[in-house]
Amino acid sequence: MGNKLTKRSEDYSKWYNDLVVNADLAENSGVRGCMVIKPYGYAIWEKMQAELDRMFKETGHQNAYFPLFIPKSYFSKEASHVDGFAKECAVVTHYRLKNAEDGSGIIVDPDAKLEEELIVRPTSETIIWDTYKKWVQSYRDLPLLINQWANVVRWEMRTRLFLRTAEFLWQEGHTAHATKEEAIAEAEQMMNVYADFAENYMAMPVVKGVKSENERFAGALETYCIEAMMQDGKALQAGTSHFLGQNFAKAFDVKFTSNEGKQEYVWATSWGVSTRLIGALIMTHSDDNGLVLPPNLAPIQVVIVPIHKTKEQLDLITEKVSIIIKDLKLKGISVKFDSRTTQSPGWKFAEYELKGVPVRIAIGPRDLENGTLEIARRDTLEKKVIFINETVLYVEALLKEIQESLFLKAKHYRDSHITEVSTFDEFKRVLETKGGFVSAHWDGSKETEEKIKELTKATIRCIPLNTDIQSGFCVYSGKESAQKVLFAKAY
RNA sequence: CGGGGUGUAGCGUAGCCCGGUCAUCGCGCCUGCUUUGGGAGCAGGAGGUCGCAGGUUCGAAUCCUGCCACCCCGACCA
Repeated sequence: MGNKLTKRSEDYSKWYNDLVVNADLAENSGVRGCMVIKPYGYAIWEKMQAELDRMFKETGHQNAYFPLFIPKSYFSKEASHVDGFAKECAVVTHYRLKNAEDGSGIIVDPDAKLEEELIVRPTSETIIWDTYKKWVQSYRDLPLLINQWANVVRWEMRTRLFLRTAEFLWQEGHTAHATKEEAIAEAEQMMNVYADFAENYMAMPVVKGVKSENERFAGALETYCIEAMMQDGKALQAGTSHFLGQNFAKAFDVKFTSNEGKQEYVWATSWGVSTRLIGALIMTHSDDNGLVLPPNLAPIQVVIVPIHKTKEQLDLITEKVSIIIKDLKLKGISVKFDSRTTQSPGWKFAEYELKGVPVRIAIGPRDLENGTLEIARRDTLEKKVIFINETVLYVEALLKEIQESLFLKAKHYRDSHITEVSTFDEFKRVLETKGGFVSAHWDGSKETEEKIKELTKATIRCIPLNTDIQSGFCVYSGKESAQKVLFAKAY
């Protein structure tokens, strides 16, 4: 058949694109660097949104919405921020079209030029801080803990489906605090929320850490991040949480009166994850047979495929199965009964494997006689025949086991791709032959970081937190180093 | 934005060098019969502005120019 997948390890992105297209997740829309997220792909995003949103609310945040368009003048108020984004902004210059006088079609009406151009948000710090200025007067108004679900546009020179698209969906949290300590605690908390989500829902192990100054968000004093390792040995930044200090408060003049009656600038954080996580999910677990989705995020957790020759058989199966479906749903398990007669059972088996449905149940005449059914798990492709009355308990346990097993498999892969090196030759060799994270001492200087990047294309993914900190000597310069950091080639 | 490549039916493709019954093949789609426990078989059928716009020519998928999009490499990338 034409759509059997083949993994091409040298050309991972080709494999990935095939997979996404075949798996009904996305297709090229004909617009530069944009994506169409197909219903099944969007369903995964909705599951992600639901869990993240719950976690944000449990940590005291509220949702709000701010404008898509940002006046150019707002954007330029924070110097390093504008430096970081200026090169990738879409700009609105006009507000009207008209018919060309020579009848050649629709043109931009030159009379409708905007006095001040509008930037299509690449991120919303500026417009949000301009708003916060009006909302904050007293320490009693703080903290301000707000999240927004939105789309943003970054006109990247080079795009890549899901990982770096011109427009993408994300959430961005923007908080304001009375003290530095509270803001730092918030930024750290959100990094932990992201790590929790990545590991417990996406079954994707991540390294928590901070970015080097070079890799830091434009306008941040500290960038906390979670870094994941894809199956091809490349690192992927899965989420970031920034401690912004008072940079934006000063740029937008957001001051409050403290309980001592003094005027002070607020302390800020921002944090975000995007549809890039869908890409991360695919690239972490998928195999040659298609997607593999962790049960906690799978839009369909269980699919039931009837096997029958006659209408009578199907009716019998449907009757048996309806009880199972009801019981599974009572347990909060999402289940699809695919009783279409337009496709053969074999076709359905292959289809749901491609879609990554964690558990498949097949039930046919043979099972009706024996009071059994067949259960197959997507991650290992193992099949087992069980008695019908065991189904609900078995499936419930199996979903948990698959979730856990996917995480452990990914973690084993990730851990086996963290290599400690002490010489630069070793550093280069590991990157070339094995890939993955390279853990090495770094002298902390921008010059060394840039030189290593130039020589190896590897960047500092993060300075890991919560590790045994041991001093040593920089793998490149030989100078003293406070601790090892993680290098990798990244998406 | 630089270098390389690609664009032909819903998808994947042949043809392009050397212009002329060349619009090819597979999957998918539709109809009928037989099938249905791992992507069914046979027979018949529908579907194409050959990326777009110009140009050369008696004649262009094919040659030339410009543009657009996508892929890879680089620069860039909170």
